[in-house]
Amino acid sequence: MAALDRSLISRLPLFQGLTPDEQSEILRDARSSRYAKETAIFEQEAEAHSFFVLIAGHIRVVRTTPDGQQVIARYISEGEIFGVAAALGRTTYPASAIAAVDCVVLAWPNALWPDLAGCFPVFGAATYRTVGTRLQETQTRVVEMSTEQVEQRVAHALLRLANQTGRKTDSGIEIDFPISRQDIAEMTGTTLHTVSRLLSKWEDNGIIVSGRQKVTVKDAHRLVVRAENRDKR
Amino acid sequence: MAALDRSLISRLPLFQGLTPDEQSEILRDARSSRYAKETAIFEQEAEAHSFFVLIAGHIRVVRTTPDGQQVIARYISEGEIFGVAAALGRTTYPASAIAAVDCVVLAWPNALWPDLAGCFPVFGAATYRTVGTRLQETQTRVVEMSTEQVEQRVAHALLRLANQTGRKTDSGIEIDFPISRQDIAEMTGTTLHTVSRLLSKWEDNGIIVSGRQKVTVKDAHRLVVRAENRDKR
DNA sequence: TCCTGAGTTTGCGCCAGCGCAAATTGTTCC
DNA sequence: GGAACAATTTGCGCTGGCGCAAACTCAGGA
Repeated sequence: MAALDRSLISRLPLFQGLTPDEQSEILRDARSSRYAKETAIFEQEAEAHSFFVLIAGHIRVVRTTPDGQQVIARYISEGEIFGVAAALGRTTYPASAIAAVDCVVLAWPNALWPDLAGCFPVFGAATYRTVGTRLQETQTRVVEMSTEQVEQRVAHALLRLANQTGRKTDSGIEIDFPISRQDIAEMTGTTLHTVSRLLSKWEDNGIIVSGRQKVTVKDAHRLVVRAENRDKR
Repeated sequence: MAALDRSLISRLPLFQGLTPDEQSEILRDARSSRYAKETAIFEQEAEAHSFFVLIAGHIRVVRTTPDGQQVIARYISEGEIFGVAAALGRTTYPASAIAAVDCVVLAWPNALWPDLAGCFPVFGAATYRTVGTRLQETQTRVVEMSTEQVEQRVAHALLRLANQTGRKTDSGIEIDFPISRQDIAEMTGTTLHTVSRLLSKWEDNGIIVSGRQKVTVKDAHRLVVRAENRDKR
């Protein structure tokens, strides 16, 4: 197996604060893999063996209920760490990770976590900062689900996607991976029918353009109005 | 200021795995405070200066939306660590912590976190395990809010409270701090009216007994049936 | 090119649960 | 003991959004 190149990670925020040598040392223990679109990097409830960093692509983190309903916990973008069960003392993954498009992923065996976090405290701290952010985001989502109407929640979800993974095009900000009405419904606790109706309405109003597994936000400003349920003249 | 006695923490899971000497050493940096019922230990958005362990009482962690609506993120029970913004690299508290009854709390300045976690890895690991559990619980709540009806969510919330903070009495499991219909509504994303109706119905069915700021679960088994929305003969 | 299947749109009817309002009950503090 | 307040209960009407069903549209493969 050829050694992995440091350039893979040197630009990622997670590894900032490490010297080039340290970056190379961390990489020595990593294994690189490709995952085809719609395949699983790991499955909910499975024994956690590794933690991961996404090098290229987009990943959907999904929780499935006992009766088979799915809820999308979050999307992972390039450069993010995920599957960090080890760092939090869990032995199984609480959700599944599915490649939303073809992906390249680095993996480290969980057994190395104590060493890595011990030898490179900056790396450990960055990871825990990420965990903190996610906890807070998840709580924000609970608050939204508790206090907002469906239209507001869907608007918020689109704005978040546009900010985190949006790609600027001449006609607006396009979400740069395939996302269906069903996916958006599973992010916001509603049905694909309701999402479809909302998107149709917004398209009529010129706020978005959308197609099959594709959404482009044309007027983020007016989408914010929907998200905050303000006066919609 | 008198030194704090090691017996305060020696029985807590969080400090298991530390020698008596280490426990005393950690305690040397702690400050003990009392908080009267309904007073704040810290406020949402405030600069995070300390992290805490609850020695006695019950604490409500609350998030308030810009327009003043409140959502209860969780309850903290005796022995739990909370306000761990420092460990997650945040500089402000993402929610307020309110004493649900008179409380005794230990506080450590945030500045000590790196030292403590470094010198006592067992303690750091236990904390991150707690964070992991909370992240998972919060995600479970998102799933519940997305997929369950109000009756199921309220039943789940009561069962969780009964398990975590229930006190066995001759008539059932009593939640051992004052909790209003409004509180339960803020935990489950509904209104106090709906909660009141549900509790009335369950009381008619002999599943619970409830009074002003008080709920006693008499038949947890039948409450599980409500939580899972199974056949309610 | 046509076929097939997945993704999407839209109409229609219904109902869980909210909002409002008023009555009632229990607690606390003079 | 009683006044004042906080918490709870309950009735009533309405509606946001779901469930079902059917039609439609697009992309990719044979």
